[in-house]
Amino acid sequence: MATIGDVAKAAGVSRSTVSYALSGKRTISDETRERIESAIRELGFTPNAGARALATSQTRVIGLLVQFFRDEFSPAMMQYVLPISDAAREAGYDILMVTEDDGPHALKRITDSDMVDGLVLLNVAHDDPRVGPLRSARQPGALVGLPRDTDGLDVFDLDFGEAARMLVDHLQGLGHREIILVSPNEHVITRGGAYVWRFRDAALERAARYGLRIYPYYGETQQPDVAEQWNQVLDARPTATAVIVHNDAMIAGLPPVLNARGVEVPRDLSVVGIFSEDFGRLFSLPYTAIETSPDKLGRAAVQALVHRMRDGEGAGAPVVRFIAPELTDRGSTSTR
Amino acid sequence: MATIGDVAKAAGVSRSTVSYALSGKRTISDETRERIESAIRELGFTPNAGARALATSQTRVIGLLVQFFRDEFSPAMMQYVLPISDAAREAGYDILMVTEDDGPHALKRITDSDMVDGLVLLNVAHDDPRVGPLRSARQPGALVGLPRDTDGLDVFDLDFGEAARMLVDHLQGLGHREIILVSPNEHVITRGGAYVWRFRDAALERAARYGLRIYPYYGETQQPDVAEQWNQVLDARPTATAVIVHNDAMIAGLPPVLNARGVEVPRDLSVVGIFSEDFGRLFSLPYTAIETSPDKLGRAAVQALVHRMRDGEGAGAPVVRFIAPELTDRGSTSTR
DNA sequence: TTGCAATGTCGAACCGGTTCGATTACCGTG
DNA sequence: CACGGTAATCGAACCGGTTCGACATTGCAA
Repeated sequence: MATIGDVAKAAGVSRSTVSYALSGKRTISDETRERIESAIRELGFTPNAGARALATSQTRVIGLLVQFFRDEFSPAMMQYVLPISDAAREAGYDILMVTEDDGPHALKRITDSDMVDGLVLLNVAHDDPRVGPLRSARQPGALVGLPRDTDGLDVFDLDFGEAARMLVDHLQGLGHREIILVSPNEHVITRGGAYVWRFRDAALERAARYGLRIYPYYGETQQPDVAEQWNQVLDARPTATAVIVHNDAMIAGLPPVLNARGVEVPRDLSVVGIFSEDFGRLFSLPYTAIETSPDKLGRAAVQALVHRMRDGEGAGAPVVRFIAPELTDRGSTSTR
Repeated sequence: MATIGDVAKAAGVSRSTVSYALSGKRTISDETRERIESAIRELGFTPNAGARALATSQTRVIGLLVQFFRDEFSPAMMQYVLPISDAAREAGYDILMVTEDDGPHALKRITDSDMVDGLVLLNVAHDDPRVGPLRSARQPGALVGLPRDTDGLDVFDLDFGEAARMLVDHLQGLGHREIILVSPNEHVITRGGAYVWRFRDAALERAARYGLRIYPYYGETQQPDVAEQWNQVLDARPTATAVIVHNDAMIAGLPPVLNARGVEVPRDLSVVGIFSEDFGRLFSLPYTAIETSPDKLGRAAVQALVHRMRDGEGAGAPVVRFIAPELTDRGSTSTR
């Protein structure tokens, strides 16, 4: 491969002149610049990333730490990964994707060796072990998901509390008095997925305030358990007139169950959920729902990170941003 | 961050001695090694990746080129990405994941700048525009998916022809004479997904040899089109006694359709498919099927690539490996 | 006519590792 | 006691970029 020295020789100038022609940090005469450019074209020169990183202390790479848990639908993570990758590329960064089980260790490895200029942490748990190492890393980071202590961190998450209140309000306004609430699997809460109880607690509290009766459950994550659980729950709560579903597997598995039981939505039962638009389209879910907007979250995290990588300490105070839930009415609720 | 020079100073030795203590390429006295190691621990030294890459011309990073097409279920790609990432890490490599639309351009960018030691191309099409740039790259690559010209490349794919023959043979052996065949969406074939016609042609040819009647269709990729198409197809072919489904969306959407029509499997209809084990478990598909084994393919590609990166030209002749289809009998077929 | 600033280019140092050849000390051997 | 061999370490060069300070040339104003 051609080096900057080869280009310099071919153009009859010094290495530094080629560098300045490339970066534009000093003025170069038009004639010299043209000689350099044609030499670059002829030799097919592309700067060596390692050498550049060494000289500038910048890699133009973002580390993406993905974390998978048992009983989560792992392909769904792609909904976050793709927008993040796209947004990073638009800002001139590549993505080093790390899926190691030992997240803190992986984080330390890539930051200590200066492989990346910054980090995005996905699926952040309440007591996420990656947050400590992130704080002591040289590189800035942005989180998707809410940790217990957000001090000094840029954090992005959906406002799950507000989402729950919106759904309860919606059903209350229609006159529903008994509601079934299905949360993610219990495994998710034990490993510290705070969004589970942020949503659940807010729903329970709001329902209590209205004097509504609400029946909370933790849902299954796989067929055929999903269908079986739905039948059990619906049998156990024959007087409930609405369900709120915060669980991808449970809501994807709902239509055939209702179909088999002869339950018509919204005539016999009002159904609301919380899931991403893409997910809903894939499974053709005809339910009124809050969008989880993984694309917005991913892009926001990258933007904040890029800002912070560019401006360093001058990038201003850290931001904890809860993106506002949006309700899409697909007509799956009715008055009672 | 501490450099190797800081460590050397703290341990009272030269930089090269520290380097040799780290790599073990020359003998170092126990006493000196211990001084160096404790200096490393105290200073928290980790070698700088850029400097090391510059000195050794090795990045210990694998580029993963992911390609998404309209009308493919993109999260499904995660089934390939995860095993590849895991296998790479086990071999000591990190993954630079590139999802750029312009694949050839991205490939050229990361290879010319020496950001990676090797490449894995996912979802390779018959006339994949990335294969040319890959051939002229310095770094070796491994493909998942079969291109027209495999010369000089390590290629891994499922043996779709054999898979189709196994399924036709299976149905023929049970006495079926009229079979519906559902392929992936037509968009996939137009952009050059060779596995579509490799499977389809083999099935048609095998059926013709047995004198079976086979009705081929290209399937939809989203609800509610999927359900609608199933109803149309089943209405149009009332005498068919079996279906072969090579389309994730269509087979995931099949159970509710059959349920609604009162069709019982395998009493009224024999069903076979081709999909990954994970996919089948997620949707609880009770169908006899060929495994597409994305994990095996991904890991095989990484293994071959690692071998070639280590041994360079001495790694032997390129390999085109079709992994053997395995049929899992879930009891969704019966004699006719 | 001299002085000064702006323009364009060069050489050298530096980023943080690895590796080659040379050097020193010490050992056993003839 | 000189000699060769081995173990342990050092210094310098190198990988391929970037950047700082210096320098030569030119144009313009005083």
